Amino acid sequence: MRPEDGEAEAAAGAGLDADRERLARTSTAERVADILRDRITDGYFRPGTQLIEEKVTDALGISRNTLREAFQLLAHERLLVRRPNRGVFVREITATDVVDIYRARRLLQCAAVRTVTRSPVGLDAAECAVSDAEAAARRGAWDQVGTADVRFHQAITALGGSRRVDELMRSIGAELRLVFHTMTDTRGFHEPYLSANRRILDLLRAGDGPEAERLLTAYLNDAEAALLAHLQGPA
Amino acid sequence: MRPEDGEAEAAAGAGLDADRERLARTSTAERVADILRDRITDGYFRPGTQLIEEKVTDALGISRNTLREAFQLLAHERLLVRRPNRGVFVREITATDVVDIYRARRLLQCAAVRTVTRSPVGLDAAECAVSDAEAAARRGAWDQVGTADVRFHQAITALGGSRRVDELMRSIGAELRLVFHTMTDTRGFHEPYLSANRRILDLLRAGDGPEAERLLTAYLNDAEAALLAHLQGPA
DNA sequence: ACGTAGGCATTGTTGAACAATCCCACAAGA
DNA sequence: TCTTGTGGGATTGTTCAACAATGCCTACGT
Repeated sequence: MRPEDGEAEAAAGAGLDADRERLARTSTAERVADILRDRITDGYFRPGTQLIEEKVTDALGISRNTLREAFQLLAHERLLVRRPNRGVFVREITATDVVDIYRARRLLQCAAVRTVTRSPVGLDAAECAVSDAEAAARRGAWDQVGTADVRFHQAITALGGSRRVDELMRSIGAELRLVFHTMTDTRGFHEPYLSANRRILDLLRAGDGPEAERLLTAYLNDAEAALLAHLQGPA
Repeated sequence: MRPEDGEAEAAAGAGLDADRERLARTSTAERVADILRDRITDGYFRPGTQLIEEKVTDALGISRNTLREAFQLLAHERLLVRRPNRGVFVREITATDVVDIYRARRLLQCAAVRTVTRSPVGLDAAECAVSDAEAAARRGAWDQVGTADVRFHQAITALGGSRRVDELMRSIGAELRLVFHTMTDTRGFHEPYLSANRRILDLLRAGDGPEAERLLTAYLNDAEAALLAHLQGPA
């Protein structure tokens, strides 16, 4: 009955479902959100910074209403915080956030690892992320090591095979990058995990889920403790 | 330095952190979203219905911009779908959605169950939900049985202890209620799970995590199959 | 059956306006 | 010195009206 349901399979339009999203044009608010998201995740807007509506609308040449739609989008992604009648600020991650984030990661990532079988599939993205991290480390680009690390763990989570879970993990990854931007010694934080991630990947490829899970848990506990120490210290 | 950090503990304002949210007034857009969310989840707006901006603004006495903010909020919660230049519609859950949802539930809920110890805590909400479901069943209110079932499984997930995961599960629960509204034989669907949920709860209370997980997985597989059969059938 | 053209409804985006709220600095009082 | 009013200025919250852009539908011609 309805054109968008399942009738396409029968005719010549078979297998085009995956191309649907490429066809979707984005609204102005979404494009604005994309720009701001990039600026936040790459550290141009530091956590705590206020984004004043008038300034941004002038700089981007858009109307205030459109910008507010973009703000709301990013607030929903936890990259911005709206304080009513005071404005929007780049999110500042607290210690309780870190605790919750790592609790979520332990649940999500361990559950995902537990689904891998003897003949693991879909490890290409993880492999790519680990290689990128190692390459960035050789260049001394430790912030890029951080983003590659995030990508690696998103790839691990993706083994669970749920888009909804992946989306949550993507949001968590963005929050983590927010913390990274507040750190001074990025090398000291990221360097130990290069080999840890590589080992986890090898174990997964060998189909040794339980041991991979053990290493992953150790990594998560260690990283959580390091982040908490960082957040408690300079406060 | 900053007034909202930790200085309040010292003075007379100790222990007020928990009251912070009671003080937060909600914006108009959020309240509008609350209203629409209720109308959607209680089945007043059926899946597929278009929500026309002018009609809603007139009915609620708000401006178009504010309504569009509310729409965006609900679209982000997956209760509404925006089709560019065509309007917003109440979400219609498809078979692929159901598959993804149950994949996510298997990951989330099993991971949460696995965290319970010999002396389980925080089962009050689950107990309450099961009792409510049983009471609603005795009254023959099968739609309320459905919402209580959703609440039970949210309570299970909450054992994981992560706000972020809970939020995802809440969103999934709203999606499930959307499917329930498309069903005719709600009793036939929900009735078998009354005793299943009760048994899962008992096992959790006894601290028998592994057996609870086995039953939970069986429930999830069964419910998924039933929903898929329902969605494939009338199409 | 196919392509085209026009009309209509609806959404997308903008700009301006005004009210509500908050922050800050300064003054008054204990 | 510390606390408590009291403005003024800046910023956000919300509304309204207008116009452009888009998509759907129907009628028409081939």
